[in-house]
Amino acid sequence: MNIGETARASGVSAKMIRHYEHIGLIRESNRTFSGYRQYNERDVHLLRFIRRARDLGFSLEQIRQLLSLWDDPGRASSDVKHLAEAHIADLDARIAALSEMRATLVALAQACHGDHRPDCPILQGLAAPPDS
Amino acid sequence: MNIGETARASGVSAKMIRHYEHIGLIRESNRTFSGYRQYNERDVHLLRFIRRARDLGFSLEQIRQLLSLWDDPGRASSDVKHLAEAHIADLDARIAALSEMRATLVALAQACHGDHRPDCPILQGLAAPPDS
DNA sequence: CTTGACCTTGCCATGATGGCAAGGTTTATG
DNA sequence: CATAAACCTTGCCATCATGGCAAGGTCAAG
Repeated sequence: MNIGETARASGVSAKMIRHYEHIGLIRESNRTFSGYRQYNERDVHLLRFIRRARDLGFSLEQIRQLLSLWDDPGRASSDVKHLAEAHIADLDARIAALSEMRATLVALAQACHGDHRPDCPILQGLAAPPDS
Repeated sequence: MNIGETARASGVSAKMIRHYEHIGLIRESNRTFSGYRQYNERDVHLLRFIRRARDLGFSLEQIRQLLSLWDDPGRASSDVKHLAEAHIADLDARIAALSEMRATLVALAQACHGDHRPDCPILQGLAAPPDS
């Protein structure tokens, strides 16, 4: 299987497959005589794993750890759970930060009448120190 | 006022002040004879504006637009409100995406007993197509 | 006059991804 | 067979906002 078909089958772009190989996230693939990368179903499976972990917001470095646990038959599930929980905490922090921005911005936008007049509490709010 | 003091007063790093000048977000400052950048209170005020807008998650390009509205005495407040509401929608989308990741991950983590056993639903969930 | 704190420019790095270019290969079609 | 289309290769540049480092100039205090 060439890289294009592998990309379509796994949902990971050909560009990214090469990149993951380059940074050592996946092994170097076999090549045809003319240098084309060759993949099989196992590779597609692995790339799908990576793809899903990315979709859940794991970084490539975290995925590197997940993969080593995936490969390790003697892993403890607590190791995986720790990684997952740390990532949940990270997501929580990011959600909280965005929610706070949102709340501030909504408050400013509500105070703004939003018509043709130049007077605008949003700009004033940005110009003055936040009260909170 | 030199750039270091300006940075402390505005909360924008000296590095970033230079960068904002470089990309044309702020005007080139006056220089002393020996080439040191000089700033005044108005500059600090402007940089604080930028800083607060960054804290609310606006991109530098969005801030560029906000600044041109800030500078324009004849602006319509609706213009500002549109920018703000577009950004709120953007924040909403990001919060929703992160929340979805979080929910999926929490479900997987709850199913994981998290002990010494190698059996782990988190890795299985990543390896298999998501049911939803 | 030396030392330390400050300033200058410029290049490199981050993280994950896309784009483009120049060139080689394979496959299908006329 | 010749050619075109679709594929592959490597490599460099760009994103976005920010930090770091290096080599060198400046200034103020001791």
